[in-house]
This record gives sequence, C-alpha cells and structure tokens, in this order.
Amino acid sequence: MTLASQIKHAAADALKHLYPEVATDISMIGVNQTKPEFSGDYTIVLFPFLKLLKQKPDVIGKLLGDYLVAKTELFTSYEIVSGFLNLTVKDAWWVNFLLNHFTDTHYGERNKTDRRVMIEYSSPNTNKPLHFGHMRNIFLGAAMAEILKANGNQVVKANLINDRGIHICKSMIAWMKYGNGATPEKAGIKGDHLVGDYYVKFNDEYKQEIAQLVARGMDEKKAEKESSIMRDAQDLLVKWEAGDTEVRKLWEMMNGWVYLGFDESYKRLGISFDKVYHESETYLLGKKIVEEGLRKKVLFKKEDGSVWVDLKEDGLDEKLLLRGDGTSVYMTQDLGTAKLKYDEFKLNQSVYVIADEQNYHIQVLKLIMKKLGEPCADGIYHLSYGMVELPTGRMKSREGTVVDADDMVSEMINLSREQTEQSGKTEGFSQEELTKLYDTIGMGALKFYLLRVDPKKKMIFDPKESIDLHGYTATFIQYAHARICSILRKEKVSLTPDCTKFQSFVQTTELLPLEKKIMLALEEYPVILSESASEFNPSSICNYSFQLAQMFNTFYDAHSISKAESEEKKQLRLMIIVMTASILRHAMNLMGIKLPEKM
RNA sequence: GGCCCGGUAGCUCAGCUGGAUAGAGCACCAGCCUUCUAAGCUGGGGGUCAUUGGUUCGAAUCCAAUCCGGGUCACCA
Repeated sequence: MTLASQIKHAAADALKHLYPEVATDISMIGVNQTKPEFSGDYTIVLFPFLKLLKQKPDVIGKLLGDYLVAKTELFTSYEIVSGFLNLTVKDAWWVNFLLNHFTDTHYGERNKTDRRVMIEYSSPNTNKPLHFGHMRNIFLGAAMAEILKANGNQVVKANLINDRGIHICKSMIAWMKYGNGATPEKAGIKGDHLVGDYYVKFNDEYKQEIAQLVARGMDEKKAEKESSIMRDAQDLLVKWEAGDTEVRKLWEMMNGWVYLGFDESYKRLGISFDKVYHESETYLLGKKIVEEGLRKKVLFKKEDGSVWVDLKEDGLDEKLLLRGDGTSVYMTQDLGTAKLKYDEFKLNQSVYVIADEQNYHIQVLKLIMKKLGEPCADGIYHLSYGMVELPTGRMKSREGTVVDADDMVSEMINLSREQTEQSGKTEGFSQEELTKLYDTIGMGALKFYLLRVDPKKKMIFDPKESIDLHGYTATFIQYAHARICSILRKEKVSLTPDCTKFQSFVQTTELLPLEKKIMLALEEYPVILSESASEFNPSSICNYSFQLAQMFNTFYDAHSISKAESEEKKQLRLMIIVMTASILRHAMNLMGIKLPEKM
C-alpha cells in the first residue's frame, strides 16, 4: 500500500476513535503532498469535516494530529495552517522504504493476472508509407502494451493490415499506366515509398482529368464519376474481388514491396507485434455475423437487398452493414475481426488505437456487437487520440503533404549526432558506440515528443522547427541517467547492486529536504504507473520521469554524492540515485526509450 | 443542424475524483564550469485559466448558457 493511502486509512481510523458517534467516511479524507512552502510531507484537508463534526478546523486538526503522531508509527510532528493539517513523516520510514526497494528493478509493477488484453495499433494501409501521424499511433500502442503488461495484464500486440480496397487499386492502376515496370530495386527506394508515389500520381492524374472534363462543361460531380482513371480503379477492385489471377498477382507483388518497407520501418522504430491480421483474410467473416443478425431479426433488409441496423433508439441513425450487391463495407469487416480476436484469444478487453475521427465508428461497432449479443462487445475500448497536424492543416497522403516517418527518424538521428559533436562529447566512444548513441538519443527524443502529450489532444507539429533536445525531452532524462551512471561507475557501485549491500546502513542525521523530496517522488511511482494504465495515458509517465530527473539534477548541483558530508550521507545518496536511475530506466523502457550509461 | 472533443504565459503543454500564492519546457533577461558529465543549475519578467452566470467555506477543476476551433453524422476505408 502506498504511503498516501496508508495515511488516509490511518486518518479514517483516527476519526472513528475520536468521534465514535459520527459516521465519518474514508472518501471524505483528502490526502495531498504538502506544498513546498510549508513544512511537512503530506497534508490532510480539514474543511470537509467541519459541518459533520461541528467543530473548528483547528480543534479537529489538533485532535487528529495528536492522535496520528501518538498512535501510528508514521509521523514525527504536525502543523496546522489555516485548515490544513500538515504531517511530517518519520525519517526512519523513508529510510526503511529506501532499503526495502532501492534494488527492486520491477518496483511499481503489479503481479501477473489472467486478464487478457489485445491492443491493436499501427494498422496501416498498404498504399503509402508511414507518416508522422502513424508514429503517434504506433508509439502510443507500443507504450500502452508495455504499461498494461507492467500492471499485470497478459497483452497481445496486434496489427491489422488494411491490404485491400479501392485505395490499393489506385496505386496499382497508376503503376500499370506510368510505372514502366519499376521496382524498389530498380528505383532504389523503399517499396512503401514507391507504391506511395504511385498513389500520389493517381490522384494527380485524377484531378487533371476532372479539370479537363469540367473545362469541357461537365459538372464536377459527374466528372468525378466519368473519370476514366477512377473507372479503371473500380474495375480493378471488382476483378480483385472476383479473384482474377493477374490482378491478384500484381496486388501481391506490390503489397510485398510495401511489407518489406514497413518491416524496415518497424524495426528502426523498435516496434513488434504478436499477431498480424490482414483485412483481405478477415473481410468476409463479418458477413456471417450479419446473416446471423438477420436471422435474429436484430438487423433488417431493404428492398434493394442491402442490410442495415437501426440505432435510432440509441440516439443514432440507421447504419449500412452490407451493400445491395452483397459486398461488405468497412463496418462489416470490423464486426468480423472483433469476433475473431475475441474467439482466438479469449479476451477480457480489446483495445483499438485509432484516431479520434473514428470515434463514431467504434461507438457504433460496439453498439452493434451488443445488439447482436456478442460477448466481445463489452471489452471493446477505443483508445482515441488526436491527429497530428501541420501548421497548414491536416496531413494528406493523397496530396503528398505529409511528414514522412522514415525521413523524420533520419533527421532526428542526424540532429542528435550534430549536437553531440558540437558539445564535444564524442570522446571515449568507438564509432560503433556513437552510432548506437545517436540512435538512442534521436529515437528517444522522437518517441518522447509524441508521447508526452495527452493522447486525446490533437498536436500541431511544425516541420521547420526541429524537435528540441533540451528541456522537457527524453534527452534530459537520458542525461540525468548518464550522470547517475557516471557517479556509480566512479564509486564502483553496480546499477543494480545486490540487495545485501547497504543493509547495514544506519541513519543518524536528519534527512535534507531535497533528499526527502526525491524519496517522496520515488515512493509515488507505483501510483503513476497504475493510473497511466487505467487512464490509457502514457504522458503521465513522461511527466513524472521528467520531474524525477529534474529533482535529481537540482540535487546534483546542491549536494555532492561522492563527497558527501559523511559516509552515512554518501551511502544514503547512493541508494537514492540507484533507485532513481532504476525507475527512470523502467519508466522509459515502457515508452520504448533507452537510457544510455554515457552520453 | 445533431452528437463528440478541445480553448490555461508570446509558443508547446501539465494541473481537472473541488483545496493553500495556477506550474513546466521553449523563447527572452541576469548569474553559475580549477570540485560527481553545463544536453545542466539558480533567479527574473510574462496569466481576465475563452466569456457569463450558478453550486459552496473554497472553482482552472463541478453545472448551465454563450463564443471560438476541430472531428463526425457515406452503398469511402
């Protein structure tokens, strides 16, 4: 149990003893960290009790404070300041806490349970390379997977590849018309980029054709339908659905190029999946569910043969589930995949990392599953995140106005190299070590940049401004960690000392405010970790890590560790920094960010 | 128009289960390297927490209305 909740319970017990005739409730007790301008560690707010206990805050505070100091082993003293009871925790408690946990490299984690969670993320289309927005999705998914694991869940990381549909046919048509048999090898570029270029090419040609038709006096709507290149793409989709061997062969070849490109990008980003679904393999499954729904009369058929669900009583509209010609729509395949995931892995929860523009879609998906009586319905959770936009507005692959993921990674690694060289910190590293270091710093900065913001908020990224390596960044945390490692190296203390070391430590001198401040933060980590899981928000861990690193840096400047005032202080501080480094490593590992021992 | 999300310092964001004088980073100004890594530290200026009303001992936080921005409401995915 955390210290804050121990205090809460102690206070609840105290109130029961002091006011046995009044029914006090633990939920009334607010325990916060004491503001730095007052003395004390934790504060109990007294105002909520005034009415109930019919006494002044000073009276209640004195009774409560006296009781807590006398009857618990937690506190040395208290102070009442205008309705706030500030409690000072015994130094011995902190020292004991430190001795018990400073070598625990899994501090804050919860025990494994049987709870099974799938988290689906990335889920790319195979007609274009990954861009900056996809990276937010990917890092969010990967970080949440690790955070959920650390909180005891069994996690399956899944990727659903959107490998069929009209958008892929567009790239194929453009390649056939203008490609002259180009391949990634011949062109010397990654397959996903090559295919993406033809997707852009298609749209350029499409727009031109429409412009020409409109110039000849056709209205725009009609022109969009009459466009020959669009018709070609639609014909291609029909052939694909019919299983035309030539079309399937081309489709397989071009998708193959894209997969190789994706694999390379994923590898560079340090991302992996336990299970990969392809929409081409799952899109038919939904039809069965729809037929079942028709039998159960949950769904209905219109005259033209199309199948619908009526969501009016839920405040929504009618939603199409199957076209008149019997082909499936986006929702159809999602119904199928949702059930497939559930049946295959017996999930308690199925998390979808998808941009907030699809809030409505997922809401409807969940609702339909519920109406159909599918048990997977309750477990569906949409981790909805805001889009990454450019200062000029949304990124559009079609128009080629995107920040490319591969380019961004290269730029970040370059930037970290430049800054390292500039500050003359390359000494003592081999070329190989430097390459690794630049990757660690560059990728760390990139991941942190995208994870430090609350997922549900949209972000604006200006490509003209490079991502900073100072201030609220991964670099800052990495630097603090490297500093700690440097001290430990010199003191010949392992990053993960064996737990018997320091056990003979005895504390005789009072803890300094800065020492206690860091310990307070260390103690809080488990709460941060579990909240970030329940709220599906990695940014709170970024925030916490930055603050902890900042506290260390302040401490580092104010007090020496190697040359502490006494051997006792040195031992204490070594334990503090061992645990600080350990938590920073743990927290950043969840984000997929590595912390170097030297930089 | 209906529904959903957002609006906090010049910029990017924390804080939101109501609590003490609203916090960081960037940028700007002034200091700090013969002493454990200055990718750092200390201090300073900078705020009508979109607006108005309500709830109460107390509101950035809860409620209502309004304004602004975005998303969505396809036989696209």
